[in-house]
Amino acid sequence: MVRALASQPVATAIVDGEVVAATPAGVPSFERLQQRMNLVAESKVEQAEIEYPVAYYAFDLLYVDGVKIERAPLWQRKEMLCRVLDFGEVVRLVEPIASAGREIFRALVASGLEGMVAKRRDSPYLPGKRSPSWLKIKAQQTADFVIGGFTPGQGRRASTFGALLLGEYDADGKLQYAGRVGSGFRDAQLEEYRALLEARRRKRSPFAAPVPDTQGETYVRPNLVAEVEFAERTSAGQLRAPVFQRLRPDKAAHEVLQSGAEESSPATTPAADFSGQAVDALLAQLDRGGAALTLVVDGESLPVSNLGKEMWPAYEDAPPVTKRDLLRFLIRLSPQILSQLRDRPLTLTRYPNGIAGKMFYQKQWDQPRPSFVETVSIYSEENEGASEYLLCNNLGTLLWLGQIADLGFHTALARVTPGPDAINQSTEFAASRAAVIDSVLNYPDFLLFDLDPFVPAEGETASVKNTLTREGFAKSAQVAKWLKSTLDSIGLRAFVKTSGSSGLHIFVPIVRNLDYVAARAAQETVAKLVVAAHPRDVSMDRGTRAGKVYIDLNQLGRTRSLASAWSPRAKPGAPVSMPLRWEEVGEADPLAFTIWTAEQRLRRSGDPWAGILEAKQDIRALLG
DNA sequence: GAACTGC
DNA sequence: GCAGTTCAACGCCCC
DNA sequence: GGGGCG
Ligand SMILES: [Mn+2]
Ligand SMILES: [Mn+2]
Repeated sequence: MVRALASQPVATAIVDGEVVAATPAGVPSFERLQQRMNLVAESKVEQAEIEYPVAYYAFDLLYVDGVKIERAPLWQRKEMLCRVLDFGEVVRLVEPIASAGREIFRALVASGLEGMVAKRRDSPYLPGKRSPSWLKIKAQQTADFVIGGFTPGQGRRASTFGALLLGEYDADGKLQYAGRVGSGFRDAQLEEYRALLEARRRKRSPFAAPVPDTQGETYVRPNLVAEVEFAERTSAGQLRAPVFQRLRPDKAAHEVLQSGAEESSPATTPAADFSGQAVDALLAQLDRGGAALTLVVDGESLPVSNLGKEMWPAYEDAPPVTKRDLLRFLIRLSPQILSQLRDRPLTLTRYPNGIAGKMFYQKQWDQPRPSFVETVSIYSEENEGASEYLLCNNLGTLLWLGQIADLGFHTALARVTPGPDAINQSTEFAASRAAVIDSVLNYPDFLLFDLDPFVPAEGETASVKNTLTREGFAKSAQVAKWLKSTLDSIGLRAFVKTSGSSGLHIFVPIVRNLDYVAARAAQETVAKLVVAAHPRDVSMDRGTRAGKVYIDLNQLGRTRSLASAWSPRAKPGAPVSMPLRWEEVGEADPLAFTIWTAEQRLRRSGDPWAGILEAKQDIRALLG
């Protein structure tokens, strides 16, 4: 190899590349390379050269004959690299592949390769730096393993366990050690599994050979099966980057045989978004320290930065919410949030410097974006043409929104997709204003009653404001109940959530056969009944609202948007717009629903808004 | 927060 | 290279 | 009708 490089037709050049050793099957292996690099004696190297043929794969050129070119765009550096070096058996060129990234990735995973590096065509060379322009995309694997024991935990986990010792049965029916897994467990799981392990505890190791690199381990009867995700198996029988997914009570231990690993899909599937496994794996990634890191979400890379930045300052008893805290919240609540955002054009409320800093709204996104972020092309009056609007249809996008400091998720009340309740409208939005008017985007899924109590004066202390908020909320709750009984009396089912401060949002899911104008007229009819019954407490007119609750019908419009259920709000204390059961209206404290408490609330009370889109009602029939 | 624009 | 700019779209109020 | 505010 040294000979091949020395005979190049160039005086001086700095080339970046990798020495690669092919296995007999032709699949490059990082491990074989390391073996080869550990050989130092010259004779051994020569012998190895024959046994393990190696090649130098050049992929970048930084310097050639006195000229630094590291700032030139990648495609130019590649072009020069081609011209500068002679390529042959030993020195090879890493050929760029300009398109079809997903197809290539699938093919490479299928052939057992580790992953690939995606680079922007126009990116400069950044030595040793993580860059959003260069993304390492890994193939993830999952497999089932028999649990043969556990290691003691440290610190907070001293009372449970550190890692599970994993094994697989070989052809002789012997349990062979296959590595360990210590991350991906929720606190509750640690306790639960420790109890399961305790019940199976035994003196003798179930493994055929001693377990390497452990001390103080406890062995168990090998009849529990765990599903584990990992990046790679090393030949020493370890797993690289293993993350626990779940127990497999449905699988018998004797079914766990060696070399049964299955590839997971790199694509974003709804199943992956909504599985607890994806959630646990991501939380484990985020728990690695540092102000910046690259998350792997469903096989795609997402760089995140400024993880320690306070997006919400400390408020009353609650600690500040950092960007890392926000991302954790988004991961944990992702099934709820995503179900509310799906297929609805977004309005971002962005606070790059936290809620105290300058904010801006953003709807159109004509900039570069991660490949998993979906957009839809919609005609915009302002632009006199189509622009790209963002959709949040997967976990990666949700976390990306967190990264770009979108602290409140506002959506349209109409979706971009048709359905059994909207079969005649088009899904063509780009051509003209008229096209949008004729499309599903002009047909909302809900009537929306936005109840805004009159809350006097700004500039008070936090505790005075909280009192005023609670008083305002009590009035909203009263009006909400009156509104509900009115809706009940005409046979309409409604859903209610807190707005995130003192107001309430009441949604009535409807069949999409009324456009925004007709829907607004329908809810005006209902609202007038409530105002007529309680004129001293309710108003539909901003001017005469002092001391009353204002029913704001303006929020239902084609170009309007509203904070979604389960969305955080960019207000002090990091409140969350929380779905309520009707029995809770009047009792609930809206300030108690925050980024810190939302998950516990979900686990305890469930999601009162789950299935809201399956509760649609045909009010056109009702209106006659 | 990130891309683009203009000096 | 670095500073500055941009990032919705309403109703409402006031001039 | 336009500018500023939220
Ligand atoms: Mn409101
Ligand atoms: Mn309002």
